[in-house]
Amino acid sequence: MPRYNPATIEPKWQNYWDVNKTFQCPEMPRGEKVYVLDMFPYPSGAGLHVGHPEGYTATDIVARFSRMKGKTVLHPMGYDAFGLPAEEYAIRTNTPPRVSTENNIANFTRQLKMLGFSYDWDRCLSTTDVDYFKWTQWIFLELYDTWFDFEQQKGRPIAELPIPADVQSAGAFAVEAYRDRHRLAYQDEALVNWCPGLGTVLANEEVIDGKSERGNHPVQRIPLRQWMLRITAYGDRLIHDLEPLDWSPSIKKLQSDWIGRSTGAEVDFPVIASEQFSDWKASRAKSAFPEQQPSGTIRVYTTRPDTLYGATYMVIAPEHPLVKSIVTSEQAAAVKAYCDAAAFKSDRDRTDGDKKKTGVFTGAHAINPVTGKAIPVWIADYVLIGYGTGAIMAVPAHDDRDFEFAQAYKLPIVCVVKPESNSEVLDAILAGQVCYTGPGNAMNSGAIDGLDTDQAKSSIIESLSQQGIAKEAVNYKLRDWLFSRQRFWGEPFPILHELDKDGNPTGRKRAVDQATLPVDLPHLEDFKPHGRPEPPLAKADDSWLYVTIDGVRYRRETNTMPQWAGSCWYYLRFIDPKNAKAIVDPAKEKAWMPVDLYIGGAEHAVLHLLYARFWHKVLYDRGHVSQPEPFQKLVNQGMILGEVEYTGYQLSDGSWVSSTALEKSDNGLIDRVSKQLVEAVKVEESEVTKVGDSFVLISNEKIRIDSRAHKMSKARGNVINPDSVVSEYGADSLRLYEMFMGPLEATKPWSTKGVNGVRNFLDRVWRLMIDTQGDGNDLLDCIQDVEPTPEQNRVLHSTIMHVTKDIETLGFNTPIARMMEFVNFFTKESVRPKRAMEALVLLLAPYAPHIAEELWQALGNSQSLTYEPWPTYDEAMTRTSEIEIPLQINGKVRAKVMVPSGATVEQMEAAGRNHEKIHEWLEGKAIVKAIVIPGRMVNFVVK
RNA sequence: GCCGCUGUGGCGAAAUGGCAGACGCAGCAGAUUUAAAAUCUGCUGGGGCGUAAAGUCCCGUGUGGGUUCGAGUCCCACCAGCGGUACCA
Repeated sequence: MPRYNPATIEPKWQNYWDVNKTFQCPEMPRGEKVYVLDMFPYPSGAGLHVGHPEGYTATDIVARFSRMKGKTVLHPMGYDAFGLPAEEYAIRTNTPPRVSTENNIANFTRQLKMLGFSYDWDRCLSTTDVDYFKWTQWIFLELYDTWFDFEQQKGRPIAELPIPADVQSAGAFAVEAYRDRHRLAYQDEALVNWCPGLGTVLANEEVIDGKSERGNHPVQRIPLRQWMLRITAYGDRLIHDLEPLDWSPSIKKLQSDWIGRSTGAEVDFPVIASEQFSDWKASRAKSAFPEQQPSGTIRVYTTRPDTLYGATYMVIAPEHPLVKSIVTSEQAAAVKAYCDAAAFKSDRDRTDGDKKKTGVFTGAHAINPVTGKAIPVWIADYVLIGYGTGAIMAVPAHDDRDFEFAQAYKLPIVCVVKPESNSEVLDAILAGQVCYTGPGNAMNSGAIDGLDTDQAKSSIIESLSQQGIAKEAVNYKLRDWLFSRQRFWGEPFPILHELDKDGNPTGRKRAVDQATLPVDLPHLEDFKPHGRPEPPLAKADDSWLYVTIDGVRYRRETNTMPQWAGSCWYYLRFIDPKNAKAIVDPAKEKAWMPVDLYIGGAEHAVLHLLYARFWHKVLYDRGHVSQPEPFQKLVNQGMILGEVEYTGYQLSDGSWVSSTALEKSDNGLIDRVSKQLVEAVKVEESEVTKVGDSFVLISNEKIRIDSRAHKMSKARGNVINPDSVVSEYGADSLRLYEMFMGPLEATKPWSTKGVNGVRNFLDRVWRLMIDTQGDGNDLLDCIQDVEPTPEQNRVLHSTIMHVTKDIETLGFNTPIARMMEFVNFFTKESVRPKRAMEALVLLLAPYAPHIAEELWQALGNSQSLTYEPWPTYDEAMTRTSEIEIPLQINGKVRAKVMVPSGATVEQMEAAGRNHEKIHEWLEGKAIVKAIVIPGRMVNFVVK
């Protein structure tokens, strides 16, 4: 009677685990610890996606496996619940964000529990918990209280910041301002990505192609006073400390490229008349290179100081502060028109279209400090205000962009680097007709002529540094992190702005006393953005907004933190989630950190991981954590695509067009020949066949059909809902299938038939042991308490061996195949030793815990198998007494022969030479050499 | 353009430089059944020779080269698909 029925088994065991707190993790590890972490989800209204359980199952397998290996396992789960979508949803449905967020969290929790993950739910947290964001605010105050000492390469308390004498003598206000300029959390007037559609500013990372990542709204650049975090100060360490981490090289490279460290020089070009140049040079020679760019000079950043002699013009960004002061009256109108147009363009518009470079002449000239020649200063939007100094020396002969611009505006091109090799276009390069960006030897370059590129760089930096004209410099593509948002649903900043008697800000700030944290969100009737860059918290009651301390009145900071804030440190809080005195108890932190395995989607490869590493380093510098890096091993799971779809293309009259005969047009795909629009039509698998490398219609093999799995999306209608998979096949089948699909890191298409296949396997496991004719979970009579036969032992031990080794290397798909082989084998055995059955159940438990617990119970055990020792194997048992080895001639298999498994090289070679078929093949030939790989094969090299 | 990843049967895939295609899906055949479902058993890369079976040979891991006794695996060049990125001086 009882067939395998996950619908009853699964809730039963989930309840058992809950009631018995089976997965409760002790405060401190006992023996070896393992911290296995998932990237916690954003609890959207749509619920869990099938992509989520992929990583979660992988970590769950590791967690369960580790428990059975006797390790203490920390395996927590929580929610990254602040952020835009919750707020958008709240506005749309007119529910307070906290209410909708809590509903979503409840639904996510239900779904996660339904999948049987072995989380310690007592440690569950949400970034929106007041008790949690209290500590997020606390960490912000640490950032606010820290400056970066570049000499020591370390964040230090602001109180230790040396104050220069001139600042000191300017008074307390100046000292305060000086400190504010050096804090890791500082306010700055910055050009920000203002998104009117969302009513907030966004970080550079949240803007994709000039549109907001969330919602795809257009983004403009406007100047606004904002909170920034000085992540660039940690740029070198963020690159350097990547090296020892157990992350994939590609993720490391991605992070390193994102930080984008480059070295070169800053060089000053004076904007003066040629006659004044020698005076300028003389005055510079007396003093060092000025810290701040002096007025009347354009400071550029270049990675190729060796090409300085080839700088034939300059370009400054349209937003550059010098634009106003250097432009000549004749050019004023043209410059204004150009800059205005650039300001209103989003980045998207600037780079869109034909990408032709545009610019305008300022009328001004600067002096090339090495040639003494006057060169024109242009304005062009291909120079970005946010990188380097916002100004460049243009070396058209050796930079593609400058070359293109110089050609467009007929500016001079002078070759100053001779390529190392004699290429065909050498003459054209020397003549300035072709751009060459590679290394070579300096030419037309005065004192550095003949030096190779590296020597030329250091030589010119050295000489110009002595003359006070240049200095070595480092730059990062990474910008400081824009940290404030004009939205309601985020952590409030624990900062107060001092007001004078008239209620106007004095410019002084005060950190909220740590003892009075958290600063909770005020209740707002209306939390909608209003299309102006003013935060909704400004609409809070005065009782929230204004604070008086020691007789001084303050107004609260009304910006909120971005969604990333909460996810920057949650892995620390899981270690000690209820601690009321500190973010985490230092002894526990030391015992549990670092995270031993961190699994999540590759979309967080740069942002989340970079931000979290940055915060962690600040906490490390300030003595709150014991190690500089939080995530020892990182694995990115691949994307799960929808089911494979076949798509054909039809003209309006219904006739088919081959998918190879199409081209793109503005209105969509068209037939290349007739130029008519085609319509994409879904074709059933049964109507398609494969010919050669491509799929075609069965009815007309000339018509090629596209075969492709697409990203799951509501619009395409190919989203798989975990709830329905669980109700149809069970959670164990879903878990098993997600692992069986292929390697964790690969992108792979969903297949409902595949789910059915693993469900079939679980049915077979069930029938291997359970009498489905009986009333209860009775074992079959063939399950007997007997010693396995040698052959059974071989299967048993080799299954244990392979499953164990593969899980240890995070190969989750192949152990399933091994267990299938085990089941296929024992299904044919008329006597099935109980010991072997028990071992299988334990091996299966990390993958399919519910059925495993049920079978474990049926095998006569009363306790959960969670802490049962992992089965062990004896490698000697996995071997047969005789093995079949291939006999090759010149690398081709010509025969096979049985040899004893321990056969020596000599025995194997003899077995090969004596083989009848080998004799036939050797007729008339001589063996030059015999290659024997013990236990593997024999190869004869013959002539 | 640049960077990264991936190319193996009808499909998902497996393979410390050593018998390519384990395992699963789909398909085919058989057993069971009044019948079907379910289940169990077997076959299943392509092509020759062979009536067939047994057997046997050739080809085959995107393409072209290379290293090696031996290459899906290592090296070079290229092609295709997917993902990321976009004037970072």
